[in-house]
Amino acid sequence: MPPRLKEIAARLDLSVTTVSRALAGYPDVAEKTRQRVVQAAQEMGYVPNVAAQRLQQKRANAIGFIIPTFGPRFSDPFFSELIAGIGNEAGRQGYDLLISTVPPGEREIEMYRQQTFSHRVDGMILVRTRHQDPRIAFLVENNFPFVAFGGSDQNLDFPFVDVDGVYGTRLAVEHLAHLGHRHIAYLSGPDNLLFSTLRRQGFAEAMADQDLIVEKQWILEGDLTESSGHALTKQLLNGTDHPTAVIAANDLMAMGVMAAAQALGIQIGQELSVVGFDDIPLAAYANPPLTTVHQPIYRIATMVTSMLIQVLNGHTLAERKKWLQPNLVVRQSTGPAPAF
Amino acid sequence: MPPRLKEIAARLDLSVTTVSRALAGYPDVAEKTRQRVVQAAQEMGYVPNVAAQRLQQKRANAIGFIIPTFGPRFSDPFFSELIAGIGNEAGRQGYDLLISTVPPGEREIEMYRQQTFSHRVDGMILVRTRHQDPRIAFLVENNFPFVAFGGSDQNLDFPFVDVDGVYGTRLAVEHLAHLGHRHIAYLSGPDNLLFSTLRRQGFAEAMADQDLIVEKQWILEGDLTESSGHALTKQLLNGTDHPTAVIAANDLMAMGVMAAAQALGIQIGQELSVVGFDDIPLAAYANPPLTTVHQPIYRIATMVTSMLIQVLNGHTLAERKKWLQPNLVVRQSTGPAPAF
DNA sequence: CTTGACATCCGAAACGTTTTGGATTATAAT
DNA sequence: ATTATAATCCAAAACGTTTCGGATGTCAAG
Repeated sequence: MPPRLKEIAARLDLSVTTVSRALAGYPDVAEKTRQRVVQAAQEMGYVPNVAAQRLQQKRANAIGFIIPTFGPRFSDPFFSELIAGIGNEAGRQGYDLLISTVPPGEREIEMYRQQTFSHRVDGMILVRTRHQDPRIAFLVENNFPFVAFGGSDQNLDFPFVDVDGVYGTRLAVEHLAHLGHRHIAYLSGPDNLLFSTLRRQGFAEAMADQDLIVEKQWILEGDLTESSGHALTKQLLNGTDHPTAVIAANDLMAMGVMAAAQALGIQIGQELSVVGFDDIPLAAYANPPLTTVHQPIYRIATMVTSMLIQVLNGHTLAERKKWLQPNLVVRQSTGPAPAF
Repeated sequence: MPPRLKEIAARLDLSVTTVSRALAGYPDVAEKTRQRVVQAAQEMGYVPNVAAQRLQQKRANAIGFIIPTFGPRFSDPFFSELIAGIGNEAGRQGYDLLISTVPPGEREIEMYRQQTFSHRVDGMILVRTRHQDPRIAFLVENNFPFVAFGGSDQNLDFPFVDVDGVYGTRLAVEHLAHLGHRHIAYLSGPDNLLFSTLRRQGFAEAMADQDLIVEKQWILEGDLTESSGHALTKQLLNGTDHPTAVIAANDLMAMGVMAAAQALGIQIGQELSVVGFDDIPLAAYANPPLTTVHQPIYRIATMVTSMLIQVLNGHTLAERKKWLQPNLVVRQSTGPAPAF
């Protein structure tokens, strides 16, 4: 229905070549004809066929983002923020964003093969990097452009942005220690995620520095969902010996912790202090508002995207590895340790 | 880097035509050669170039979803659920999902023109339909396949799924009325959204049926964010005369209501009852857990997507207009009206 | 031996764009 | 008047796939 270059050319009695070059702004077409072409294209409502462009130019002008989803649905605000950031930045720079979801595992690398080898996208964004991440190995091996949110323990060189999770968790521990807490539990994320182990390591280090003892049974592993935080907390508060504070590896689990404790009649901020990690928008509206380690997810998403686009445009990055320092946002979910 | 049909053909001493037809499963290629081709393609890691396929077949095998975002970031879990549902269903049926964001307004229709006329996508998903929605007008006019989440007040025939917002809000009012509430405030969404006015209409009707008076100054319009719910609530609780219950047009605003009231020391569920709409995953983990009208966003997203794909495959839909009945999930944010 | 019917394969065109390597014309320099 | 130079245009090839309309060979029936 919309016209093709051929139609415009016919109408103006020009060749397809000239119309194409006129629209692309080449200097070898007369200014007067260029204006005629632009005007006609405008009037006729010309929109280029991207399939043809892509075939010819061998680039898709699109970036891919494969969400590593566990279970069919993901409702983690972490991902919304990411998609918003990536989508806005990509759109601003004229790139399409192609979204897919695939659970980690067998079919995952096949999905990456599809997206990359089919020339659907020119580059990819990777998030939630894992230990010995097969996705990173694949992309580096095939020399496919990508930028990650999260570093790697592989000895591979690739661009990424990451937040210092060791330091962030240390802030949480120090905050609680200053409030007099000595019995602190830690709800970790899945062990295969790189940031999980870093944050847990930060916890261990900071506890040692504060001369606090970490109790083995107070370190539990969840899956980053509210329900997991909820379930683990019931388990945690089951025995006679309670921690007075809980640090969760992300806000969603922290919300689960608060809900579970409150269901048991425990006052958050007085009887039990809770700290999260992420500072998702809802953290400020939780009850009580959640003390948490802030990382600028939206901004990281735009950073990662614009880095990728720089790479795609053939530029070299000034900084290939960016580490951001998080900061602690103190709200009302933490308070002085209860006296015994 | 990956091989093209030409390479496979050369290796097997066949024509490109035969290789193509073999892989596509045409019956006019011998079973034995078909197997040779499939095997070679497998070994050589063949992945078709989608740009070429799209150009030739005049279809993109992709669907588009343009998020009508207000402000640069959207962190509404409503959209995450939608993206998850659309993405999973599209992926399952072999379709790509192309995501863009554009604020309602001038540039919006231009974006739709781009997506549709450029053959980037074969069909579109529309959400948050508006009064006299220009997007619907554009798509219908250009005869472009789409399915909407939300009906229309235009006299246009197009397929959609919607949730009966009048009925849903009625449930909320009746629930509060049974609890003895007589002074109920309503926080609406933007007036140009179709569901906003329907829900507000449901509120008005139900209030009348219950012989309750709606106070003009207790009907406020927000923008569906927590912060808007927060701000409006401070305004609402400012005067000497308070409502005993608030119904919000969505959960996010309801969360803002609770946070604002609690900051004033008001007990939610006792002194003030709050009802939301959506039943986002966090509603159950709010404090107190939020009473809300449940609509199955994820399932609607998959329904809408599979309807669109049916249309794209040339099938006619059994039901072009599906209305779903929501139900009320009672949690602890509502309770008996306080005595005077 | 001829004919027809199948089974199997393939050349060439087409999709819509960009790019390459001229071709043509006008202009300026000699 | 001739030649070099610049300005402007365009035909054809190419990107990788699918499809159309045969071409070729085989085999059974007549």
